[in-house]
Amino acid sequence: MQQTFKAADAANRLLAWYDRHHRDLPWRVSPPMARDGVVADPYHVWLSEVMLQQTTVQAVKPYFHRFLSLWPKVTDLAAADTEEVMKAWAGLGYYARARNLKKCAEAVAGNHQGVFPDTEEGLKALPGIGDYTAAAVAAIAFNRQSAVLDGNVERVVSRLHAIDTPLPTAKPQMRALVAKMTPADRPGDFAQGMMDLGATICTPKRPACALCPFNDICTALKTADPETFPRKAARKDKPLRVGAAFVASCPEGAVYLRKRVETGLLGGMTEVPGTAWTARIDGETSVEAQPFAAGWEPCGTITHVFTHFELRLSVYRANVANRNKSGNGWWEPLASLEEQALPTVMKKAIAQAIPHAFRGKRDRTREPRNT
DNA sequence: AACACGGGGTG
DNA sequence: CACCCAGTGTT
Repeated sequence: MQQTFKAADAANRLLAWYDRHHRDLPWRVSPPMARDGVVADPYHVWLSEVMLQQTTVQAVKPYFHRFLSLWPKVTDLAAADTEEVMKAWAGLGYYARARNLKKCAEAVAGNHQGVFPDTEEGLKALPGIGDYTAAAVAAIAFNRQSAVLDGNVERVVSRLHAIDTPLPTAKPQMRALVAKMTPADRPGDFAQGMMDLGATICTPKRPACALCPFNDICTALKTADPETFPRKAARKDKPLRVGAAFVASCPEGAVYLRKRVETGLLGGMTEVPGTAWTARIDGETSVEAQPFAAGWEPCGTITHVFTHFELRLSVYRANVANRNKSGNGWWEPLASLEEQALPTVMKKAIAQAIPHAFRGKRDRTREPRNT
């Protein structure tokens, strides 16, 4: 495909748009300061970028503040108890990110004197930092002219150039186009501007092309339907898995919990006892899997959708007079349930058995997604 | 290159 | 409610 505009002009136009329409986010330095060469704290940038992997700004904000309040410096996070980090991450998903976050903090504290590497290459060598995050931190925190390519930017450039090659094959081509556009001056603001544009204007559905700074040079808008970009390979359908979960409570108002193995799905997180999650229920699996003998009674099912399968859990509940000591679990008071490292599916199971277990839901305010 | 890995947004 | 979104690590 051929270039129909000057990359440098496009960069200037994008920066001008960002100056007027950028969002104020807790981990950002505002454009006026950025123009004076001020850069954000690398620890803040890194923490926010890891949290923002596959996750919306709205979901990240409270977690970001909580982490900084608990661990103000990367060395604090390095010294933290991993279990406390998992608790603070609970609900954010993709829990390997939290394990790698901790490992990365330890590496920075232990091997780099508590100072983040200031190059893309140095950053990418750290746990949990891949192509995107290395480029983003290098550009935003260190003013490096790195080509930052996330899902938002992929959408913007694929439309700008009407790239017909599907993802992920087209990724190197897209990265080259972004590299060509990225300015030496304010590369971090350019990256954040491109991501903001993708998040607020060049959206997956019904993009607001009339408001876009590129609407006169966008090939997709001129020659095709922007909404059909980026092209991507057809995704496979999700299989259904089923299982059972056992929620035991006692008169003192506590629930029996245990810890999942460190690796794999929901690794290292807390759970209520249950069966394995299989394609279908075989025979008396549910009865055999009860963590201890009790008057288990069915109390409905819950459904939870993971990345690559859908889970239907039959929930059983029982009230036990004397706390069972068998197994490696523990009895957690209802009052402190919220502070546990409970993934959402486990909160659903507990809420199904004990409707009042979690009070006070998060408030939902509207805000554009992702940076 | 394909898969494993959560949770939340949109229409 | 059905569908869409999307970085890193592993294999």
